[in-house]
Amino acid sequence: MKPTIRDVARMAEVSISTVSRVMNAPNSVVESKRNRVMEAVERLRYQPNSFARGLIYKKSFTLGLLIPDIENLYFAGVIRGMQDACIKLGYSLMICNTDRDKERLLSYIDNFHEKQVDGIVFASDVLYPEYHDKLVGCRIPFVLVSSHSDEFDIPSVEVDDEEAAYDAVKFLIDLGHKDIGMIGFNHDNSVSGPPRYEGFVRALTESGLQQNIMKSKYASHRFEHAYQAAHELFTDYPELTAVFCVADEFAMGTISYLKDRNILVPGQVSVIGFDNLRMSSMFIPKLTTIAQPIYELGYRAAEKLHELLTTGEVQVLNEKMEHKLIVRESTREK
Amino acid sequence: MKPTIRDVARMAEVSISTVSRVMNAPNSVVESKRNRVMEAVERLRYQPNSFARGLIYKKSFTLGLLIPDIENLYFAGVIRGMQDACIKLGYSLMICNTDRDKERLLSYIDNFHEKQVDGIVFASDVLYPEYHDKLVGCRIPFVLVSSHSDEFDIPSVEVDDEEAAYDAVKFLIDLGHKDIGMIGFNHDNSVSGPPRYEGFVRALTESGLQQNIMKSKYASHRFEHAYQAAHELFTDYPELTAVFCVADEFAMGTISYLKDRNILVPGQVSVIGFDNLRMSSMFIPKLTTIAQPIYELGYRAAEKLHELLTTGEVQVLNEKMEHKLIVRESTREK
DNA sequence: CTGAAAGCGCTAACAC
DNA sequence: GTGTTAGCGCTTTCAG
Repeated sequence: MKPTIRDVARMAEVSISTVSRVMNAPNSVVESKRNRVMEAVERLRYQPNSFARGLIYKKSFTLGLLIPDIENLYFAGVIRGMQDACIKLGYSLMICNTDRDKERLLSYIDNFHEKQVDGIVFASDVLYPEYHDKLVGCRIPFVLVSSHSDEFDIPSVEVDDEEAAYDAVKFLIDLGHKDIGMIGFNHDNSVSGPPRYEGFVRALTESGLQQNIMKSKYASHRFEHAYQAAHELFTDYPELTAVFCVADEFAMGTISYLKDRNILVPGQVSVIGFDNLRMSSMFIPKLTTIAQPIYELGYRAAEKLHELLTTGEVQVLNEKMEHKLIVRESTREK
Repeated sequence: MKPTIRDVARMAEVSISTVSRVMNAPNSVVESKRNRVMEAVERLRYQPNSFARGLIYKKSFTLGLLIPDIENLYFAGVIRGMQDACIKLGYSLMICNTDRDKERLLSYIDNFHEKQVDGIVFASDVLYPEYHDKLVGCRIPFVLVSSHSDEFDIPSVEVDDEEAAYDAVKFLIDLGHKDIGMIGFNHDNSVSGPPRYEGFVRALTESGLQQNIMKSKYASHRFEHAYQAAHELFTDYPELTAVFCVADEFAMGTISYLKDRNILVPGQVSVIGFDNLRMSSMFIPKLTTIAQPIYELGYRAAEKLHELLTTGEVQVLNEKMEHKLIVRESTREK
């Protein structure tokens, strides 16, 4: 049996309120008693029961995080950032991996509701009205990270996808490439799919390279799909000398395909990625990519949620963080 | 304000006990009342408060997972397995990433204690007496995954590291290699370091290749360290034609180093890894490796913990799961 | 089959 | 400063 406040009180020969006081406002208790209590706490290894506390405070000091795919390195970074922020702010963190499964996501929300999490960070996924309504119905405050909502006014933190994609493609163009393809996210299940495509289009158009706009194929989040998409892309457009991949994992899939076809990267084809995962500098060749401040995104999302929780609102609704081009070995001048 | 059982009772015009009954034993309530209650529950989106429940049941139906490094793909698999098992068994999961920091780990245990997790899965790390004592002091049952303890009798699930390492090295020998090196884990902060080294030694000795035993360098968990260790290894032993890496991430670091030195893999040097991460089949060249049943390890650990929690003991204390050699492209006959 | 009431461990008035 | 006590929301006897 775990010791309760009563056991501590008995051992220290004080009332339970005194024990409660030394746990919460030590200075309001005279030193002699305080010491006795603290000693009893030590000896019994007493830890206040958070159920009892939760009942009173009506807060769990726990945040929930919903991520689509824990096997994607991107989210490991978001988790680290968020976890560090949680430590700083005094929250525990509950991470749930939805595997991009609607039912699972919905049931995790129920779970969060039951466990009384104070707020939720919803990562990277499209906020379908169904999700939104459920969250609102449960009265759980939430923010979006690496995502945003056009339909609803939900606080969010992300990079400027359009601008970042533009920068990537512009870099390829400045390298002298004229035949540029793209491996993008399917637009129907991805928030960043459309803006990154827009960035691709804008860079091309601005340089009079519109003929490339159609040279894009789509994949859904994973390496294998990107490999397949690369196959389609190079079958249709063998003239390509550069490709913009909207995720580092796509860049790896593309390079892997090219390798199997004996096409050299960056010798014959330049490939640029997006995200700057930890793996990206380990890959061969090391990936040129658009770095997202992944850790910071997670950190900031937790702070923003905290802001929402404590003040009831956020200073800036939709926040953009800086991206940065990282030039490594997968791209070369044409 | 979230609705309470009282609100539901009022709306359904029954007592709170009746509401409690339809939530927990619906059949003990006549249909008419039951329907009224269920309707009220729907309309109010009532969700029982788990604090109040926890106070009564003295259980949180939550498990804790302690992992050393969430940016290591290995743990993503463990998490997935464990999370699926948790869903099946009716637990929520609380994941904490220690970043291999002692203080942090200890404070997470306090956190788990306070949050009243029912049990903990401790992943991959060495169970220092300090950790053991704290866990025991908190009276939180726990099991080890991808780890074991020689000092204490703690339930564990892992692969047979010695045997698996032996298989890896034997494979290299059977390929005709006579000059074989190793990049291992530092023995002082790794559980699987020693047994994998033992496997290396046994395979070598058995084939009369003892002269290789000294040809080993150590790294601590990450790519960059393995890159450095590979540098040391090949500086000291340039004659090597094969290297056994005790982690896929080490194999990647080694290959990356070799690539920078313009040494071909597998053309001039064969490299075998260990783990079979998702990335390993994406790497160039695709990694030959010893596959661990990562997902199953996580799944099984949760089941084992559940067994410990419900029956007070486990059928088999230290459980070994099957590993498997996966031959891909990073190895070749000598 | 159903309601009243006790109590889980804790905090926060409220007296002293 | 410190103790007493009334709940927080729920489950579970115990009567009826």
